[in-house]
Amino acid sequence: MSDTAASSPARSDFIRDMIAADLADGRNDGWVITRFPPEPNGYLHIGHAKSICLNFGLAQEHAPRSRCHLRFDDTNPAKEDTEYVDSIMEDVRWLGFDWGEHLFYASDYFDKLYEFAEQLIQKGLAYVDDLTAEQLREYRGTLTEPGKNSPHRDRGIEENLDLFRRMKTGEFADGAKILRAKIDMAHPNMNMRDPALYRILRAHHHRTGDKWCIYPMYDYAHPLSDALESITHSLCTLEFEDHRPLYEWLINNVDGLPGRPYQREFARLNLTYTVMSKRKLLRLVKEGHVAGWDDPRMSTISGFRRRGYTPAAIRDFCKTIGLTKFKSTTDVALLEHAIREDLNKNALRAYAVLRPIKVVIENYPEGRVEHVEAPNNPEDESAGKRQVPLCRELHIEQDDFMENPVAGFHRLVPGGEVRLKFAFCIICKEVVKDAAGNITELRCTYDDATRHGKKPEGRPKPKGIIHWVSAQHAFEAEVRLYDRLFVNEDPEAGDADFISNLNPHSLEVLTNAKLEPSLKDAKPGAHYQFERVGYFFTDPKDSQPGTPVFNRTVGLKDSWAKEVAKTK
RNA sequence: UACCUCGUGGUGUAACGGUAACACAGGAGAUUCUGGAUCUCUUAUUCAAGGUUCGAAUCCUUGCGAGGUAGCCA
Repeated sequence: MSDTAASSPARSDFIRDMIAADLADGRNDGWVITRFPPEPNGYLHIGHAKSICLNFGLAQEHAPRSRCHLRFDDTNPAKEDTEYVDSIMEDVRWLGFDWGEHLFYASDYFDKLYEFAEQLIQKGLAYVDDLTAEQLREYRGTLTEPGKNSPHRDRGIEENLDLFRRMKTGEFADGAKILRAKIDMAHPNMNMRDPALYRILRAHHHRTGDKWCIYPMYDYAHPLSDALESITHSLCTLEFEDHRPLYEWLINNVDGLPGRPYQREFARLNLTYTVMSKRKLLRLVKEGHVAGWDDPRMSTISGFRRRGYTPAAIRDFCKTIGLTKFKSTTDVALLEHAIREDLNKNALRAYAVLRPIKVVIENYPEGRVEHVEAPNNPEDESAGKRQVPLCRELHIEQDDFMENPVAGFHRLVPGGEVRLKFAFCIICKEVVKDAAGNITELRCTYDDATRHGKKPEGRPKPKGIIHWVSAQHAFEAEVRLYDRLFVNEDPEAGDADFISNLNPHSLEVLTNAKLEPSLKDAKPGAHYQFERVGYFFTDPKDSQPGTPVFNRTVGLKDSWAKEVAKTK
């Protein structure tokens, strides 16, 4: 559960191979400079973690002649907000990465970007167009037909310059004119059909305020920002593949750039039972299907954090999934495996009975209290041991008792015996029910000779070992059982709205779980394994001193549940 | 029927002209004071057809399939 990303050996992939080849060719003076360029218009999700681990990971692998910049791609003030800037920085740091001094904003370059635009105009490579958005669409042509030139395409340089300056000074209405690159309206790649470079947009920018009323487009700002920061490898997702010729065009046609970046694309992460687009995540939040961006069911980094995932597990997962150009969907089981691996080694163990049944041990003296010793983590002796109180009345899990047991059930049954973990064995003598026939209590007896794992000669060793809490000492706490947010592997498949695939049981709140007393002091943000149940995280927002709230991170692997499911 | 990209077990990846492998998931067993963990074993793979080659997942050709692209979003 280390909080920093150690530079552990990364698997080779086509990006790393390419960088190795560049280095071997003596490119960039042996430097590797990458960037993570989020737009501050939403919270980061697990797919971004893949990109973060890649870009920052590459910098770590190539130290000391390397670095990774955090650059906010804030060229569309209409959608962006400082709330998102803050959350993004928090998430990147939490994942264990550090951009050091290299925090940038595309808006830092607005002045330079503007000068470059004038330069392109001077070279006859850009022009101001008066076409409306609708006309522009008509002139662009279609995927199979070429576009046609705008009537304004051949304006003189001086006229273009004058118009562009007047766009900047606010002389024209929003949308009245745009600056376009002059490339080729018949180009088979739509991105090369005189793409827009600048639009007029009167919106308050989170950093530049009202200084500008024209804003550069992503396609224009991104390559030039990369070049201005001397980025060597600009890594993005597959949907930008078709933009690469434009990226190259700009890098090749703008003079005075300090760097020569290359763009390369990789496949974005898809996860089963998950949606990953910011737009859809925003909708889940806005429509109240979840409690917020950091709802533990969300695929956001803040959601996973609040669920109890660790940075190490997410980094590990990112390493496992690799990097290719093939569009794939990763089984969420891989992610769950990563968090179980981490938490198994590092989470403290505790006893919690989620759905209690009362057990009375008839031959245990009333009023007597003893303490049994339990290791805090059997995987890590240095975690120490604790004393767990025990008395005549206990709670055990409803699932650990069956009045009419099915074949293969190893736990408590009428007349049968189980071991109370770290204590002794009990035999169920009587099942007490209320008028409605609900079980209210189990009357049992214990055998003192079975303490400390011992079994008396000639008696079969009980196969079942169950957890328990002392009724007198336990306290009640809220426990939130989170499950997958969607019922389908691919919530976006088919014609139906993805909202219709929401899992109605993705959250179950338990209010009378009985927890062992040591949990009363659980610190917000602490990880536990509730033995035989799952991994739980003390909710950092809703826990109060003395009244912790627990979120289920992930259940334990449960081969008995699998067995039961098979027979159904 | 434009352009670009991609096709390896159920899933994610590796193999860089030389025995198709790893992890997860699935199955069987051992072990265990967590039906957890651990350990062993196991099921299952190169889109297709041609070609080059002593030898092809890899190179070539053709076909098939999947995805992306027509914002003044990123």
